[in-house]
Amino acid sequence: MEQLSATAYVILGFVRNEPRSGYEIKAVVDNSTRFFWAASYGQIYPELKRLAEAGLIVGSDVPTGGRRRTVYEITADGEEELRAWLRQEPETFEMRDEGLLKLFFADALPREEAVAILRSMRDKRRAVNAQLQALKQMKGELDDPFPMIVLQGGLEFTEWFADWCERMEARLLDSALDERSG
Amino acid sequence: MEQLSATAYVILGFVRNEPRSGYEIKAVVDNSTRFFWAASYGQIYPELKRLAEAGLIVGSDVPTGGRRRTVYEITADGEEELRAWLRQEPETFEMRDEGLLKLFFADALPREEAVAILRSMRDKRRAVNAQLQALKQMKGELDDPFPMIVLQGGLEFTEWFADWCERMEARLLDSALDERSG
DNA sequence: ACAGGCATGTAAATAGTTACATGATTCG
DNA sequence: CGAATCATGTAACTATTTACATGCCTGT
Repeated sequence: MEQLSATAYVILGFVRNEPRSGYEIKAVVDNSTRFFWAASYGQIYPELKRLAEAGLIVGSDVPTGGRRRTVYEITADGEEELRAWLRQEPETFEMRDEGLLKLFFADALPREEAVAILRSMRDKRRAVNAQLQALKQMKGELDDPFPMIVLQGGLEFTEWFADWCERMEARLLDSALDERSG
Repeated sequence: MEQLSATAYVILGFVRNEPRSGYEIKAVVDNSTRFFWAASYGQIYPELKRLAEAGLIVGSDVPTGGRRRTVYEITADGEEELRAWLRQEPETFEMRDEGLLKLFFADALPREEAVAILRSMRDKRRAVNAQLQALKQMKGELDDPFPMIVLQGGLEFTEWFADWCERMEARLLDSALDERSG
């Protein structure tokens, strides 16, 4: 069998403790891992089929009323596969930040407009921080501590980033002052 | 004209002050924006053609010896386009961190192996931090302060992240202790 | 002579998003 | 009844990476 995609492991991870439908997987991804690993229906549904064919999950029809619905559970092989993946060194780390890119080239703009980039970045990070706070309220105490550790990391990261934006904004405004007076 | 890709703006940004070849653009991207915005030859060369056709850059043949070479300069239209883009709110912010994803699902592993994920993440962040330090040494004082601000941000971010990994590692080890004694 | 870097480019594969189609159910 | 939500799925598109092909130049 060829290598599984990272999305495959997201699915394995989420069906490990409770059986879930594709729709439910999408919903839970959108409220948790999406901040560092997103997944769309276009990835989830085909991947569910592949994983079922490979015997790593099994689906069963559990309609809600007359609405057809397939929920998937992990198999012993699937658990094995998930653990084997977890034991490998993480490889992918990517960040694509249009704000940082604009800031990088901000010399092409007058200073006040460069500062506006930082302000916009700060506002965005604070908004995400608020989303994460809301998520945190929703979750009760779980016996699995890891999702909360990661969420906490997201909160700290967004705070750090927003603060950094403010500090850099102050620094730019200071140096603008220097230019005028020095 | 259809919307330009973000890669197009990376190119516009880098040819703004000095004329550069596709090869040089790739090199400078790899030593700067790659940490938050990467670009490959497969994107750069076709994009250079498109930008030249659109009149946002102009290429001229400047061979080094018998080695053919085309360097591109920005046009007035190109500068205008770049500035217009810089003035728009940054949209894309994406992070794909396989380490965080693994940590999120780490309950499937014995605690010592979960801790290993954090250690591996920390080591990776420290390694990137060292790369950025090296980059910082290489650059002298520029009159454009923004690349250095962004680089400095990268240094702080990798430090913060590495520290967070250590703190979370300590926390996991503590709670393992609690379970035994409590 | 040969390795490594300079230089341009393309083909194929992979990844991922968006938009759409379909249809049932629930709630106001 | 109509809107929202549950539910599954696909097609088309866009983005991006990887690998390869070509060939010149420089230094050892």
